[in-house]
Amino acid sequence: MLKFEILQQKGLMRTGVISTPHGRIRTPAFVGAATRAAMKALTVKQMSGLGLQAVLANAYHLVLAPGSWLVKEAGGLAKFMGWEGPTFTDSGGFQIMSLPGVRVSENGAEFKSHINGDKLIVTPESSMRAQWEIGADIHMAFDCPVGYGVSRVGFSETKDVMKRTHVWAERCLLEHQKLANGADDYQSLYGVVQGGDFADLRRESAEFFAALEFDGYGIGGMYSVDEGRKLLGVMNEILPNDRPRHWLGMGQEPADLFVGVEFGCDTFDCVGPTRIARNGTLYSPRGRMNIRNAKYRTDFGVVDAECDCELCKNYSVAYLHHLFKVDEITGKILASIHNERFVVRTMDRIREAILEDKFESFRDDFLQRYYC
RNA sequence: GCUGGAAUCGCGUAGUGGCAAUCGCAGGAGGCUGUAAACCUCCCGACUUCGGUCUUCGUAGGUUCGAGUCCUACUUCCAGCA
Repeated sequence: MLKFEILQQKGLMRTGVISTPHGRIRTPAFVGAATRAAMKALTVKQMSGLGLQAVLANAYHLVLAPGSWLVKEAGGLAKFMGWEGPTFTDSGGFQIMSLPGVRVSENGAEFKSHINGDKLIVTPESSMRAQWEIGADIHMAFDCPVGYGVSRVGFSETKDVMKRTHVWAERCLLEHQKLANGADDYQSLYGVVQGGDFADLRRESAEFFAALEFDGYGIGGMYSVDEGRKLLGVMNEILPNDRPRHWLGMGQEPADLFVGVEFGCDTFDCVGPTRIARNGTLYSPRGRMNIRNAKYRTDFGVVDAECDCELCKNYSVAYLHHLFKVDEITGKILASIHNERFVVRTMDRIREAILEDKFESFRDDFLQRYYC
């Protein structure tokens, strides 16, 4: 079971330490997205070298391959992937709900595997069992987000879906406790708050979850920093202050991190930094740069003079540009290292700023320069 | 020298009488937020008030209402024979 210690708090914003059986996470923290038990293009040594404290895998993906039973046989997620540190698993609810043709009933979700078309059914109970086999330190309840990739749905439909998430959350908690009984009780469970973009529903969902004995909370179904500004505070005012909160899937934009922290989120995960890195976009203090642009062909400076990553300490912009133009895999690796380091270092600085009570000025300086 | 064949946007190609003309590569730009993403989208002859306008398929002629496509000559290249 995890422990959460708050070192300093101002309003909703806080800095602290989550202690898990596999290690500690100084918060706020960015968690690496290792969906299939691997961060794309990065080795575990590179991941820890750039300062990542924890990783998040996805139960849906691991059930499909190699099978949660196999991860269990391998000794659990951390051992399987050689990661010495805290681990999370996402339930797969988000992925399953966004598959074409998914049928959701009271019992669970019926859908076809995106890999081989096999007909599959996932229920709250089966997701809990899979996550226990995978054996991460922190599990997510099997939830039912709405509106992924499409416009939001109306109030009543959003409310129905939220209610379903609530029913499933109670079943997840029961199953989790059943699995914990008699087992080595080191695995924690987060409930996942829903409610679309309706403040009333977000409040209702937070109140529902606040009343249940989850070890922490995931904030689900949020798709932009603007929604974060509008809704994070609504939920986090209600959720128990002494438990950690994870903003699911957000952190591609530096603004996400500042908004999330300001409104009380402790951990974040996002595929964005590595994905855009592989696709040629690099973070810099002055905003994003597309390394493939012709203007970088003869730029012998570095991507980010303030960065201490392997890319910025050893290679020029022109060299990285070249690697991308000729499609060398090394370019994607170096870009991934840099972007992850950029996000991790930004979080490090946010933590420091909170401790030194100068978050606002650091935020304003950073965002002003980044988004000029 | 002879006999065939070929010349199309940077490169490689599609097109054998009916709208500047296919596709790939190269090139230019943009996107990506709980990863079906080392992926996707757009542009890529010139000009444009974005509706169009103009000039194009080795060069020069010709046939035709109409030619990248047919005919003639020339130029260059390729293959084979001398």
